[in-house]
Amino acid sequence: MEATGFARHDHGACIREGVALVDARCREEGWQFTPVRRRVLELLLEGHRAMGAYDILDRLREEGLGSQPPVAYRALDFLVKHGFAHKIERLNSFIACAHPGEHHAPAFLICRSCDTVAEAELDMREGRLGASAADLGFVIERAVVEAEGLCPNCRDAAA
Amino acid sequence: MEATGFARHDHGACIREGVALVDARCREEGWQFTPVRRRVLELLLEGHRAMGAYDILDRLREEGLGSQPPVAYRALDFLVKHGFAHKIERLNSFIACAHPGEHHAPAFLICRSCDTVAEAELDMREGRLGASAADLGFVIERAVVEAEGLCPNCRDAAA
DNA sequence: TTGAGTATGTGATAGTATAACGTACCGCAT
DNA sequence: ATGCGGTACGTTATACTATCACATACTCAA
Ligand SMILES: [Zn+2]
Ligand SMILES: [Zn+2]
Ligand SMILES: [Zn+2]
Ligand SMILES: [Zn+2]
Repeated sequence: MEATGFARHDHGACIREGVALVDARCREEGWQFTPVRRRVLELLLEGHRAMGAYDILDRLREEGLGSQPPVAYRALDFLVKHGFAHKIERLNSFIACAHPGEHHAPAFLICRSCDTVAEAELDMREGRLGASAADLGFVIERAVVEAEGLCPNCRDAAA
Repeated sequence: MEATGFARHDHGACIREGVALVDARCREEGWQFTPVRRRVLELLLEGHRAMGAYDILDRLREEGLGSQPPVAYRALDFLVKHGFAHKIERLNSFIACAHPGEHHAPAFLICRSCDTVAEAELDMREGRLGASAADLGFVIERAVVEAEGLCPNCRDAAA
């Protein structure tokens, strides 16, 4: 798995590549990657952490890109709908996807100390949840999987 | 795993036993199982589905047990804190625990058609999430696991 | 009885999300 | 060029979720 969230890396490239990838994918699919949507994605990519809709809205407002909640929520809905961002239910907030465009079932590791969020890949057929669902005849279509704890950096710092 | 949520069962007993179990546990531990707390637990036990805090508050208000949000939230906090109820983050709502008192890591299966919620047991060490966390050195302390899909009853009804 | 700790009552407010309606723009068929 | 449908944005208002702050009341034990 990619450790992008916790490991040291070239974060400038991280942002540029993220935006470029989404830009390309929107072009392919004929989706409009508008200034508001682009800017919201950039804001989400700024840190590997989740941002609330109103944090984003504040930034948009400062930059003259829209000042009312629906502006932020619509851009976020667009990004989430097409798999360019995810909502972290536990935090009522949003984060840029680490593998934009690819069809995937994301899971998240949320550090309670530094708020960094890492995205992991999920396989819903495996593990006890998949077994329970299979036993019961429950058909899983989507899953929210959000683990909270201490990231390696914060754990080392504590020790 | 218990299929309590989806399978036919004696639901009257389900409620009585749930309340009795919590009552006993509170006695043991010296926690106050007050009328509001008892009533909120009963309301949660009424259906194997999640209820919003304001749904609960409406019922409490009708019954003269409190009419302001903090009354409901405080009772819910008590129940959640002691493991007698769980919050379903995806739905911003609450559900009675299926194994009250026992220390456990719950996972949920939420039917998108009938809104029934079943509680499953989780083992955080297993599966790809546990593997990812282990690889990264991330220490999982708690996890929100909420699968959405179709329960066996609704799937059969659809077919 | 008195006091510390806990639980409730109540009004106000913070934080999250959507409804509803109008306007602007774009690509396209007439 | 004109009109049209589709999509995105602007704006107001409102709904839904959750907490703060402070007063009051209860419980239990010293
Ligand atoms: Zn993703
Ligand atoms: Zn950390
Ligand atoms: Zn039952
Ligand atoms: Zn169902």
